[in-house]
Amino acid sequence: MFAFRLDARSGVPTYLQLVDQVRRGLLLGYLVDGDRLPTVREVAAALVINPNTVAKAYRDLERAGLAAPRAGQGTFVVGSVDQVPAATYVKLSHGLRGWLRTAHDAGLDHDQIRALVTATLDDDQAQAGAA
Amino acid sequence: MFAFRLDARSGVPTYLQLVDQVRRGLLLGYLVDGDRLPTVREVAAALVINPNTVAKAYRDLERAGLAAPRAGQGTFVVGSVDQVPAATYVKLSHGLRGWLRTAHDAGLDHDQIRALVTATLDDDQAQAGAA
DNA sequence: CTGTCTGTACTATAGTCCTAGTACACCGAG
DNA sequence: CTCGGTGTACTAGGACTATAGTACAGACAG
Repeated sequence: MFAFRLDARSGVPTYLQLVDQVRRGLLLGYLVDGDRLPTVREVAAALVINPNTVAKAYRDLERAGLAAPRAGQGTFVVGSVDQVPAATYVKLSHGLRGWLRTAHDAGLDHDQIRALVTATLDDDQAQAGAA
Repeated sequence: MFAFRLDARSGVPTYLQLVDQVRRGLLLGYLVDGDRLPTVREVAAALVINPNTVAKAYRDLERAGLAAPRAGQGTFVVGSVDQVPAATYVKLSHGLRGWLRTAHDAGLDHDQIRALVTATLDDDQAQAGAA
């Protein structure tokens, strides 16, 4: 079962965090076409948020063509996104985890690691955009 | 001169993006004690946002003890954060850039890379928290 | 059909974010 | 002192986010 997670510190609206997690699950292959998402009421109960907030996220996903509701049954994934090949994913994930272990061993905490990663990704994207 | 960057798509409030970037600069050594931040009006003009938004960010930084205003002169960094040693930083940054190149070569775009990195970091943090 | 589950729609309220515009206090240079 | 630059304070309004509560339509099992 797909499970959502929230980060209250991030400042990102709750409904957007839900949308992003589904989108991420699709990109990485955690979610595939036909998978059922947890119901609005389940998510609301699990995360202690208002059902309307979950409904808004699901509505956004529907509008984006990533999910389709079936009355009485739930909301289902309609996977039509470029997925990362499993082999590539496993290889890259392994490499990244190795780097992460190195960073931990070097004494960096989660905040410092996130800062370093964010800065590097931003630079990378900025260079690509400027090119 | 320290320069700010905004990502309108992220959903993160503007003033928080500014605060995070200064905090990140401190953690990584881009900013050190005594450095002058761009003035409220400079940032507002460069990013085309309201000066009040920049002022709110600087006020937050002051409250956090990371910056101190000097009337008529500007806002200055008061670096009292655990910094990553330069050698460690360079080594880790180099490793991460190498991984990033591998990911690009594998055909992943920026969104897919971000999704993979975010998922990996979240898992890492969740495991640490559960331990 | 009945009951229960599903997503959806609606109103109303509170809080936050961002903007606009104006005004003030402090500092340094001339 | 005067001037220009700095951060700061204040009011007002619009947009967005999230909440509470209620109600409705569709699908399925009994």
